[in-house]
Amino acid sequence: MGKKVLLGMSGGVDSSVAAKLLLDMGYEVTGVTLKLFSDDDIVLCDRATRTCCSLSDVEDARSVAFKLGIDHFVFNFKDEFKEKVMEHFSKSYIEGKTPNPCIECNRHIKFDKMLRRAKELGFDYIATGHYASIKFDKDLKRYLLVRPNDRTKDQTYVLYSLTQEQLAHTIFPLSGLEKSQVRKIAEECGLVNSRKPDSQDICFVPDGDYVEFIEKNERDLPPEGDFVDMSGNVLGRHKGIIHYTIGQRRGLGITFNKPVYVIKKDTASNTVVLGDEKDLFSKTLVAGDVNLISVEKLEKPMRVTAKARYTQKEQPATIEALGEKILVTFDEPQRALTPGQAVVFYDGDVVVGGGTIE
RNA sequence: UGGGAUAUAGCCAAGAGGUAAGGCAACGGACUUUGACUCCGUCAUUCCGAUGGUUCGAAUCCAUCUAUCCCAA
Repeated sequence: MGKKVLLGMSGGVDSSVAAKLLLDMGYEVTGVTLKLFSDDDIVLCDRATRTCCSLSDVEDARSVAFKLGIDHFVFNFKDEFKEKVMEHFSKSYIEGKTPNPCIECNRHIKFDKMLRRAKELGFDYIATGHYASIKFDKDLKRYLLVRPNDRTKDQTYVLYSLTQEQLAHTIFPLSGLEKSQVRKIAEECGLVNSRKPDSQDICFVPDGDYVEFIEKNERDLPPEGDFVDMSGNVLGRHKGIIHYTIGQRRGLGITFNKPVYVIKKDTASNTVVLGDEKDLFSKTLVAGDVNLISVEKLEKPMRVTAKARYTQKEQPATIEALGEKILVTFDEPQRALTPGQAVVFYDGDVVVGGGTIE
């Protein structure tokens, strides 16, 4: 009898195919769909079909589980999700940062809460439909998080927070597949969601209007304030600091003869600093919330490539310990390094670790 | 109530007799399991402040008016 795996099933095509692959590998598979919020917690709209956790998504997951002959559970993680992801999201914006909720969800919900529950229920592993790979290095005696075959779908960036314990009990069945192959397998198995669009946007903000979400869920929102230039001259009024993120160009509601970008958000003076694109570049950053994977700790400065945002190409950099934090120095100045976003370090295809930009 | 200058889309702006460039903004789309960035597309045919005139033809020439700015008072 195979090892028991609890597979997180979002209702999308990736995790559905993951179920099929796990069965083929000989695991005893049970699917679980996480209930992360109620419909009235979020702003419903037509585009809700492009998220991952709506009612119809649960039905899709259940349908796939039935088709493949596996058990299917639903775990209610609403409270934890609200606290660790939704509230963290709103508070970060209010503090002038730009959070990445997917990373917090992985850190606290999928690979923490869900894994704990799986262990309690006697499962050996959890699995998800992420595009990433886990390898055990006998020499280092460490589990490594490695980029998947399909580089275009690489999701290691949002998984940098995984610990050795978590990696030891996690399987990513899609690690060797291209997205097109995944869809093909789904098609061949006759899964209902084989042509379902890839999800996008924040799952709890299906219409993409994250400002409306924050305004609906938080009191004491930062008020309007001044747009200022690099020298402090007032240029106009902004709608409140949560409306902007560093590097932003559109939607400022202010006009010049040239494009202007958000350079900085200053919560103390409640101002938003605008400037030229060249003003956005800088070479260094400090990362907190550090998690290291391929090494126990940073004894000395290390050469890596680093990504400071999800879709960015890795850039050469040097990292060094700074107490509990890490100082990152890029070889070349980087555009719009943004507090709240994650920076992830790579050694080739291996994730060294990562942290939150401060 | 002397002199000078300017009036082109939401903003900036090209145009100097032949039938309205471009940039910014805005809007739409693509990309993206975060926010941005980026890319593509649309955006003056009650017409170039208003009214007349010259001309085959004017945003471009002329006249008058209106508004704004500057220098003198």
